[in-house]
Amino acid sequence: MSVSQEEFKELLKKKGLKVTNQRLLVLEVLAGHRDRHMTAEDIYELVKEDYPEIGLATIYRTVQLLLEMQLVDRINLDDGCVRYEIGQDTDGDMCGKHHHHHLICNTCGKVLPFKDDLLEELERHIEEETGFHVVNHELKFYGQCQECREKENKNGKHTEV
Amino acid sequence: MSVSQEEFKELLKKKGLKVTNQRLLVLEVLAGHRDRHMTAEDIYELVKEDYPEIGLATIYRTVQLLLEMQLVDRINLDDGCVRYEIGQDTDGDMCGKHHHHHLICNTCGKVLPFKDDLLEELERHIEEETGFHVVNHELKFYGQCQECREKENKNGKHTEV
DNA sequence: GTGATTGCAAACTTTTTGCATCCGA
DNA sequence: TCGGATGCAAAAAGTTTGCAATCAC
Repeated sequence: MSVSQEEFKELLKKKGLKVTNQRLLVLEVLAGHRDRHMTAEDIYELVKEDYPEIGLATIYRTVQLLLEMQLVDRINLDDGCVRYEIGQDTDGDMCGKHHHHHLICNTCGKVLPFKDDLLEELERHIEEETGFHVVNHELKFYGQCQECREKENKNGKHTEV
Repeated sequence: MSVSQEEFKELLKKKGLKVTNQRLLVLEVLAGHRDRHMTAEDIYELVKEDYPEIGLATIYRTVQLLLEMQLVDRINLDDGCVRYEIGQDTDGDMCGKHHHHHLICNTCGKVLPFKDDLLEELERHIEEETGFHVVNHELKFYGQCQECREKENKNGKHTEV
């Protein structure tokens, strides 16, 4: 469940920041759509349902705040806008790392999540070899999803690449 | 050496596209700076030295073309603009895959390349498990480079995270 | 009450597009 | 010659910023 609303309020107070309706709603919307990768505009539209007077700038400012507090992750699917998703493992002592990659279909644009911890080995390897201390990573795979492959095969098109 | 200018000309002709000075120069600039990750603006400034009348739109159009021809890779360092680099392994039969990741220092912003083929195993695993056929990947590690870690240690600041 | 937060509009940045002109084949 | 390519300027799209009004504490 990552962060509860109560924990979020505590975190804000601890930082000397104010607990506002807008902030609670943005977190709530993100928590309520953890399966989706939401753009600022997406969040804006959803928060507006409960709080029509909110401004888009507030969404940007709040999301920035949530990023700094390590409560959300930021992903860029190269479709022109940055997306946010609530941390999958914000509880525990995992230092904000997310072990969850994205499979992006070149054909239909669908984004599938994929869980894997293999990268930890690679991170150790990097630290040994280069002295670079890895805190986080972002891994995207581009290709073609099963559905699109089947559709193409059905249409007689030979699978290329 | 990825693609030679002659090979590029051939590829253009094969696609029914025209060989223009602008296209040659953009490729030349990218080939001459394979150590850097260049933005469209970077390329623009450099091409202008040889060809002052070029327009920024042409850079964008050419880079798009080079991407489609799989001659350059595109990376997004989340600093507001997309960057391009000439393929490291465009020769051979590697289908455009690049086995070259980026280590991005959160402290100084430096970007270090890191070569590794470990991901092939993971790609096989994904295909088996999800049916998603991986064609390409982009992997970024965020953290702190050796230099910045040393600097912080020297200043007595304890390394956190 | 006071300073942080917000909403609005304007500004900014990067990238794309329309169109007349130009140029390679 | 002719259609693709270019340069320019305008448009588009996403995000940030300045500022007065508002709200949490």
